[in-house]
Amino acid sequence: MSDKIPGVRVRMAPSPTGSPHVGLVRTALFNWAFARHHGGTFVFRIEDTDKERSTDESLNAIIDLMHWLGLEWDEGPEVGGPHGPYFQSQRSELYADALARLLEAGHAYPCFCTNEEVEARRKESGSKVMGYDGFCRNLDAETIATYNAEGRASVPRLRMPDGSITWNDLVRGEVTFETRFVPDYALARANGDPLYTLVNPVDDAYMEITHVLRGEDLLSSTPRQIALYAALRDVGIAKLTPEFGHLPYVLGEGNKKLSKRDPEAHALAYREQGFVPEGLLNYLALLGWAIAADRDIFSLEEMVEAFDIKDVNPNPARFDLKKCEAINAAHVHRLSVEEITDRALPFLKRDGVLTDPVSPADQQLLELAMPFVAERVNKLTEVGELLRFLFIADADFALDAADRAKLVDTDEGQAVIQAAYDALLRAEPWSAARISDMLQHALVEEMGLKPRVAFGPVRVATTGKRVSPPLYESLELLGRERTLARLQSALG
RNA sequence: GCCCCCGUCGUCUAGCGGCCUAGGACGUCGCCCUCUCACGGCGGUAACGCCGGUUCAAAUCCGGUCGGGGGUACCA
Repeated sequence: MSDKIPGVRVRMAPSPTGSPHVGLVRTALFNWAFARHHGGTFVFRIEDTDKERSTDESLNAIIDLMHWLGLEWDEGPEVGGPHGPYFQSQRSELYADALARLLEAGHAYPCFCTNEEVEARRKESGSKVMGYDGFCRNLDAETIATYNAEGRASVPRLRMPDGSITWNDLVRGEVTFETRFVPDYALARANGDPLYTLVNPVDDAYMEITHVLRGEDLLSSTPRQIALYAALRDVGIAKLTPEFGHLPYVLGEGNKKLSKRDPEAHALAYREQGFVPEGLLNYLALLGWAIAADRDIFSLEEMVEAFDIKDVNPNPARFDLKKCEAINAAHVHRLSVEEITDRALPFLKRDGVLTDPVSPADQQLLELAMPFVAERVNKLTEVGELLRFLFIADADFALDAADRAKLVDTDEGQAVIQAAYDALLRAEPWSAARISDMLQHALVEEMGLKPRVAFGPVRVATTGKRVSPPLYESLELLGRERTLARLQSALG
């Protein structure tokens, strides 16, 4: 296939404010997959111009997240690169220089209007177009000098061209804006601080970004950026105007964007909850993209191979936690038992199921037990829930209150447990097969109970819950002593 | 208000003029498997917003309409 575009350079440029959002992950994933598919470069840049809201904590969370996901970048924090620095806070001179050149060439001009003046003129004229009206567009040099001498504040505005601006959006096709609906906009604050409108394209220009894939919320600012690019090229800062592709929103409940208030929005929370990166990424890829008509489980490598930005669906997508969990489960089940064990270990320690470091005996027990739980967990955190009974100290072992009341503290439950105790006392050797024989004989054949009725009380008495790994194997691993002790203590 | 984007099952999607009495997945319902829970298997449920037009033929193309979203900042 020769669908490869040479020299692709894409980027993701998050602001380190707050906890990273799944929308950010989806955008990063699509950019990353696009770069990898075409053998291009994935740039990671930090937009920390907002000093008030940017935090190191957020920055570290984003970097940590990217590493966890395995979306490695070719240029950016930690790895550097030829177009650094990769933090906007360290690129101020570049913005000041760009601004000076734009002003010098007449692509931008100082505007002395206040919001109130603009608004008053708009009302008076009855214009339907909101925003700036271009009042200061053609001030002569003398007037500007006079205003400056008077100490009047001004902001630099980009002079929008006449006519219309059209681009071929990579996900939406041709989009056109009449520039009379796109006012001349501010490039910096009156105090000189550059604004996003300037900084983002300037960085993309210097970093020679060829394709900008970003959220559809930036769609309407694209004509302004394309106009800026033309100016930037004229003053020798930009070599090219990138192509744009606007990715659909990730929605939460209702029809609103998934907001920081929604618990599903926090990307790092998925790691805490035991999701695997393969699963989260696969699910997020499905929000707007499909690898094939009848398939939705795939690896990152397969996505890279198949990904084409033109196949991205422009519709907004609703985040569905249930499906996300199902996709994640499919990926967990693709892993080997050893792999699941390794990945579950940190959670077992975190949740107090295992000590840190793990004793050799516990390690061995864990390895013996994992085959019975690997296929029944959907998230890594569920391993601990299923295996806690094996590792818990005798003193801490307790039965689930509801399960106990229903299955153990009943006449039938007591009778079953007594019979199980008597039978297992004579189980020799202590193996799952032998345990099975003894319990079947004593409870099903002798007592005439249905299997599900017979084993429920035993399960609760020995594992503490109604839900556990397979009973015979669980008891074998638990050992004769502990099994009998637990049955004993469930009696009376 | 004005500008722009979007519109297929509850949800995510496949579909790019005939293969569609619209396919898959999640969910949901029923059944099977079964020592619990999962897994797995089988089956059911459910959608082209609406109206025109183009065409022998439209979910697919065009127009309109309705609905949803975004923008309209010295936020990003």
